[in-house]
Amino acid sequence: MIDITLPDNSVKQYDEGVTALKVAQDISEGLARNVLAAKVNDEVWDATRPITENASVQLLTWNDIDGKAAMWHSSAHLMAEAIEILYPGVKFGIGPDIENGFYYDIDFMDYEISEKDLVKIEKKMQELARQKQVFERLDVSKDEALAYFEEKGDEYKLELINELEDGTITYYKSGSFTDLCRGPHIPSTGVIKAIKLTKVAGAYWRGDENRKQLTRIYGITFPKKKELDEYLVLLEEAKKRDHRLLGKELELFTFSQKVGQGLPLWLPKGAELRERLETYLKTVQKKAGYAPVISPHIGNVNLYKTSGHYQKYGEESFRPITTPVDGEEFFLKPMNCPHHCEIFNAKPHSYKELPIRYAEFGTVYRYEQSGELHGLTRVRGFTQDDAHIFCTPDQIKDEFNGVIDIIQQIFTALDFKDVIIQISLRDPDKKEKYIGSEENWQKSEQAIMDVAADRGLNAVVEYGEAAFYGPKMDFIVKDAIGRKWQLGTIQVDYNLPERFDLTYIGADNEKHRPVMIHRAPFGSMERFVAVLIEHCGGNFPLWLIPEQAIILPISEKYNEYGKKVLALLDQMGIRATIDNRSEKTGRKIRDAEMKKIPFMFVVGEQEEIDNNLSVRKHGEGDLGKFTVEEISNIINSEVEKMMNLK
RNA sequence: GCCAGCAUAGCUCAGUUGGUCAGAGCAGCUGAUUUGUAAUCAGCAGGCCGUGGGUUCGAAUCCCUCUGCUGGCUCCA
Repeated sequence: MIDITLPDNSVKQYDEGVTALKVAQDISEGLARNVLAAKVNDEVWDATRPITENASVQLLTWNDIDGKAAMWHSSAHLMAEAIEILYPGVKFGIGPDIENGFYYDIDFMDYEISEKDLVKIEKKMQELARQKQVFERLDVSKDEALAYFEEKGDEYKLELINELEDGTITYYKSGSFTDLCRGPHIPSTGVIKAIKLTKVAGAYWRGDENRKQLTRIYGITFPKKKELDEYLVLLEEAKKRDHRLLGKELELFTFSQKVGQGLPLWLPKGAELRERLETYLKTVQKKAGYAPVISPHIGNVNLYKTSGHYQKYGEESFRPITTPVDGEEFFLKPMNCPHHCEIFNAKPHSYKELPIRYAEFGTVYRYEQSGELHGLTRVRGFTQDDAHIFCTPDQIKDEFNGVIDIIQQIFTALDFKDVIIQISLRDPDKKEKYIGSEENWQKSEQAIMDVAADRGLNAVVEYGEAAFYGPKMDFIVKDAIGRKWQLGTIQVDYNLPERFDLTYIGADNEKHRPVMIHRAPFGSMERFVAVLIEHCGGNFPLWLIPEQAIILPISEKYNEYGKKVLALLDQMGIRATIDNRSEKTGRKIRDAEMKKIPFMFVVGEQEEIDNNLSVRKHGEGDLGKFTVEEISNIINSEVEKMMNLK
């Protein structure tokens, strides 16, 4: 007999070889039906794997991440089985579960696969799932495994097996499909009720560009049809918020084949919105002691040789710009830091001046592979809300605090409530990889950790993720529908001060090396605006939105009064337009609602006589009558409150 | 860059096996209407069917090139 301890600390006695599934059955049949896997002594196991010693057992269902993982991994096997039946002779790479579903990389040999084939595969999967195939776990020796896949002619599996140690190799068998797999799996395919194969894509074998490209099929499965439907609704919602669609609809930005891919063109409304963001940040930064600087869009090749970027990026960047004079070579600037270093070098500095903070909305150009480009989130020309802080090692902590103040203020003003922070430090085992002195690294890493602790930040520490030149802190926001986006960043740099020989004179009258901090609260204006659009679904905060209000005259008779109101609103600093088309009020309201304009001012005979407006709020409806001054003050105070500038 | 797919009017899309197939809705323009909280009516105008080439008596439709767009290419049996 062995003891099985359940999460509530109750202990039950069973014969040796009992399975988690049996334990579940003893609790209730309903639970047993829903068990996908089990955590046995903190290791995820098949619910059907015999337990041979005293153990703690936690039953995993669809509500557990590990339960979902087992389900999706099993779904990958199910898909492979279906594909092997439909396309005999194909070879399999790997088929793991992922954050949202699963995929399998497959070498389809001579078969041509496109999305049209997915339906066929889905049907076959459904058919196999209904057979309630049981997943069987088998221990095999390395030789056996090699022989099996040798015969099958699957060189991908052979490669994987060769990297494994004998004695640790297991097969999983379900229906006609046997796969090299460490598991765990669900008890049977019967729990897979809803299947959706989502896309076909190419993926290099083991992510290596130099190796063969396999066909990757993505899919997701659910234990209930209803859950699949909900998932599809969420995808639809994400589609509606796509910044590329909304950017077009709201006339914010566009792209042109003639101008070139990855080079966004900002339309008037988008440019105004962006300008408002920039002005806001400039105001905040000015208060925080930043000095504006401006640098050109190109730099001599020697600048980048000094900075080290030439050696690193020279080959995979835009080609150099040459001049009529021999030997002159320029590069489009891929970052602003080298320019800012030279600004620092323009004159000697005393320790009394530090920290020095140079800020610039600097437009940079980077050659991204064409397939990497995506709307405004991945472009070839973009503007960073960049700044570089030059300070002493002892000032790092204060400077981090100052930057975090700015970032939090911005996120609040833009209604990003859910922020995760990632702190990237050195890999403690490979300290030789990093440039800069041990003392300085310790100081900066400690400073960052202290800041996070002092402020009670929701931070995750990643060792080994630091850049070779310094540790960093990244800000990741969750948007309105739960997607994560990396935005702002703060990075310590021990490299460029060295390369540019940056110095300041200390109290001891000796030269010292300053520390450089790169920081960008938005990241880039392009990416930030994209994330903002998707976050608010185009319903921008009142202080940012291009059109705050629209005047809707009941008929052409009241256009004159409307224009008068427009002039008054303008004086009050409200961004408004007028819809003086010969349309019915219902039509004008509908159009304004669709354009997501926050305030609609209906004016007709009554309003003209009383010298006021009927106010309608977007998504809410009629608010009643207000004078121009009253409503302007309401809007302006709302704006002021949101911007939180003191 | 690579794999898969896509490219028809400003936008969203129809166009069956190559032969009155160049269309619709919205937007735009003109006119009528003078409108009270989510679509008034009528008319007009809009496109070398992404580019270049090929097959054919004949190509938006079939083949190739290029350009651009979409999804994917770090989730490790």
